[in-house]
Amino acid sequence: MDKTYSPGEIEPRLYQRWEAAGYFAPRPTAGARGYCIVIPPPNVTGTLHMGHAFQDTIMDALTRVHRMRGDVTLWQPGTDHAGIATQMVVERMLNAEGRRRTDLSRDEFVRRVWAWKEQSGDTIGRQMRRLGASVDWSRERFTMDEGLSRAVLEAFVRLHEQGLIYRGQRLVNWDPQLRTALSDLEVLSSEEEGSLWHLRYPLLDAGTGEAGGGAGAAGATGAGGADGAGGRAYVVVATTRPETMLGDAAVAVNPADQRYRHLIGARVRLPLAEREIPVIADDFVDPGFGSGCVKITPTHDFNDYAVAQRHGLPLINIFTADARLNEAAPPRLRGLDRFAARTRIVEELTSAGLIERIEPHKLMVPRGDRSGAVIEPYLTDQWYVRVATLAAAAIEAVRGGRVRFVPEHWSRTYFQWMENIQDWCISRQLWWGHRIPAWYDGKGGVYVARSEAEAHAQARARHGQDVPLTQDEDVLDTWFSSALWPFSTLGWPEGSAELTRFYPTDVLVTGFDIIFFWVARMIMFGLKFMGAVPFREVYVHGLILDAEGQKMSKSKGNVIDPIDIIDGIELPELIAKRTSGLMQPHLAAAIERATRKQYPQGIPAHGTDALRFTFASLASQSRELRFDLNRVDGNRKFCNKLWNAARFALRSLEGETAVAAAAPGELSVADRWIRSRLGSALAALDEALATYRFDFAASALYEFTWDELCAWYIEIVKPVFAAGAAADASPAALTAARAARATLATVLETLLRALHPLMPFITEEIWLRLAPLAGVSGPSIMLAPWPRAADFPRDAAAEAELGWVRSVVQGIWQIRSGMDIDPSRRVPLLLQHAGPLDRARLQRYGALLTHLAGLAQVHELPAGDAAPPAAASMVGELTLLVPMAGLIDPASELARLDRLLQKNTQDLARTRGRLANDAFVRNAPPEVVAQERARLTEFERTHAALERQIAQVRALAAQGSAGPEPRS
RNA sequence: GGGUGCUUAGCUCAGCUGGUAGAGCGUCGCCUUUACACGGCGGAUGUCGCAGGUUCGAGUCCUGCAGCACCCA
Repeated sequence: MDKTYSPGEIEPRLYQRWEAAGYFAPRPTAGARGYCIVIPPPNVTGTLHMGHAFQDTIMDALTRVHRMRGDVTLWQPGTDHAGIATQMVVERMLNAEGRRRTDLSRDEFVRRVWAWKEQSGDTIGRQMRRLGASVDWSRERFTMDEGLSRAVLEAFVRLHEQGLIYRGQRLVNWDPQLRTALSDLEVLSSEEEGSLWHLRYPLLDAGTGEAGGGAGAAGATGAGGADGAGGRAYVVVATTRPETMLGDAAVAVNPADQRYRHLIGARVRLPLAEREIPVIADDFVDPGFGSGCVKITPTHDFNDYAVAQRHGLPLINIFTADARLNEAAPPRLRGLDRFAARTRIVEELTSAGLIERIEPHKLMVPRGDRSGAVIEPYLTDQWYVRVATLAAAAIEAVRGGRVRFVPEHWSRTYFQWMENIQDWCISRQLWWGHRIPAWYDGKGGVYVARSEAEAHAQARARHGQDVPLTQDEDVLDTWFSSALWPFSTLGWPEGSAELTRFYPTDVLVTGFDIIFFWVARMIMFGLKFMGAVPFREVYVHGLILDAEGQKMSKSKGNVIDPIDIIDGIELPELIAKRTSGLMQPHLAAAIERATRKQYPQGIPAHGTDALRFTFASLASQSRELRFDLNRVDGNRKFCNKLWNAARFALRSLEGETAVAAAAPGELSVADRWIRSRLGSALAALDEALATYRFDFAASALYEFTWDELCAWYIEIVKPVFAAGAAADASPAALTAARAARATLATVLETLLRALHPLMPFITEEIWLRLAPLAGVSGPSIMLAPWPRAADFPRDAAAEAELGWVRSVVQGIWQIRSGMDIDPSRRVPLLLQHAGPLDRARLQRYGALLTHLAGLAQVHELPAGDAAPPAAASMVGELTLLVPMAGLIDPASELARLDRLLQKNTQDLARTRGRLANDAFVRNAPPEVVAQERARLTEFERTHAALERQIAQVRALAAQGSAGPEPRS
């Protein structure tokens, strides 16, 4: 093995090998169970971001674990056409060429988008390969490819046949910039500063129909402007959108509002439009808002639309598709954009004296999630999915436990939305997407069919002759095809072996941001079309943020391409990447400055394994996950540690063809100990994986590898190997070395398999060399069996023995470090108060202690002899003494002992207090009380020893630095 | 307005069914010790948001409050 770990060399090479060998495809195995994850298809809008890389790491880890367990495992890959988002990307590219979408024919434009899709899809494929994703590339799908388009067609037609899809004229969320309808979910509302305009609508005299008095003649008194008994002239309505007044159909008051009771049924003259509209009463009106009197604009406000439905008010649309005033407006205002119209209308009303006042007002402004344009409620014909029954079934599936959310609390979010769900508007006025399979005969006939021929047949049946048909121009919401993804990718509607084997899939790995968009809709459609839930579990992970807790976005300039963490990137290139193609180019300078500050040297290469391990250790149940490059750096060091441990192992096993498995009786206590610890790490790992706690999985592996295998076992085994290699090695030494080699080989080989799902590359690279030496064969670690914790049962005796060794060694190191003794300098050790067990252990592990703690001679202080001046450490009853002569500064030893005494005194007080509490002794479980008593004994013993030591060292310090020579 | 989270060491975060507060990073000291200085050894740092309650015992359970974040209206 190379001395240095070079992920950039290892990783691409191994991935190519795996892919070429076909290891990613499910291997049909008799009797094996299936395991399947479908990838949340990334949008073909560009490249994968950190969130994708995180998600892919989790899915790949699960996939690799199950593949190793022997399940027939499929990770189904693919991409999403992402209607609006992708169309916008391509439109922006056209704009950069100085052209517009409408300069092209629909066919030409769609061809452009397909070309872009190929490019983006390739990039995504490259990124996923670099991340090590073990998806079955032979099954890659795209939501608009032929098979999936058939699935969309079939689903639409069936839902329509069952009356679950309908076409209707309703108020929709209209994006005037993109000129398409949107679903509720695609509208994001945020609070913005606006104004509240108080408008005066002149009242008409009941009898004459004439407007009473002159505008303003009544001496307006705010809300009271309407109730001036004698000269009542107008009502005051408060609105945040004065321009929509041209479409007003009524003025409404709350029926319980005493101020306006007498006005109900009166009529007002709508200024500018010069129409008469009624004053109506409706509970919807909040008497506390504005004047308590509101204008009702049925076609441009969702609430007003509902009011209009209740009262049978006329629907007057005043806007064109791009939100300009239409022919319903007075001729002088026609063609004005809605914002220009606002200014103009306010001006005209002001000069007519019809504006009572204008006050600043915060309001919720709805915007399209893609375009950012203010959404206009707009009356159009659209297609809808009737969701009530679908949602009820989907709620029941989660309530009944057929779909389980992890963490569980996300099911509450799911229920809350599902229980208030509205019909889903699925038509979009775009060019890129699945064309709606509906044809019109121009005479009011609509034919929903699987093909144009079928539509013609339907038309013929209706009209008794062929009639010309035109297909609906609109496309379907992207999420319609996404909702079919778990079964359309597996072969629905035709059916397939994969569909039978893998549906329902096992787990959906996704972010909480698309629970409504996607998860809920997959459950609804899965139940509808497959009669079964699409997945048994939904693992909802957190959102990856940058180190400052900011969402990563292009406009913030804080995005990192995961590949740049893997391969590294120079500063100029990073800046170029972050500042090119910005929607707001003026941000470039600030982004460059911030980038230079944060990454003055660019980003060094970390390798895929370090990045993946970082993602895993980040995956707690928190909903926000801050990504910090320092952690990747730390995990890169972990890879390096593993690499070097493997180098040591391989070197030690050199010359062996295969290490014979050691007979259990030949294993040393250390051998037994590391096997026991491995077993417990593997058990923790399995538990963590079963509960999707990848952070626990990562830390279990990290701690075992670093703190146990490397820090202790490898150190312990060094002298064993050396002794076994000596020319005059005894048979016992040879046996011990052989057992240690076997143990090291087995433990490391097993550990590699356990690490493989999180760090696929480095483990494969090492395993291919190590496995033969460990007596394991196979073409790839990918196909090796998942390690079983049960093969490494807990060995309590060995753990107790090694626990003692570790305590003694740590005690000595504490003294050494506290006294700044050079690590290479060997120190003598004197033992005091050793019990029989201590003596036996000293006998057994003397050589080991000498090696690990850097000792010279070890002697026991004869009972009754006074201890020489020394630094001390306590392990149970045993006191370890490092004689001070020439080594130790009494003052710093005194300080060290004082710290220990302080901590001990606290422990002692707490434990004593607890045991003195009669209620505790009476009520606490006996084992807890016993544990507390044992602790007390321990603390008291330590306390006495510490006080003795302190007294001695203090005496020593008092008489100066020259202490008596140690007797040994 | 309704809902869901979060508040623990300088920073980022773990802490399972209540039983002596942990990790990584950072920081300080010592050390090129024969797998690894991408390393080793050791140290320091916490009224676990606040206030009550339950309990022998609360970071952990309950109630209230405050602050932050997100979702839905």
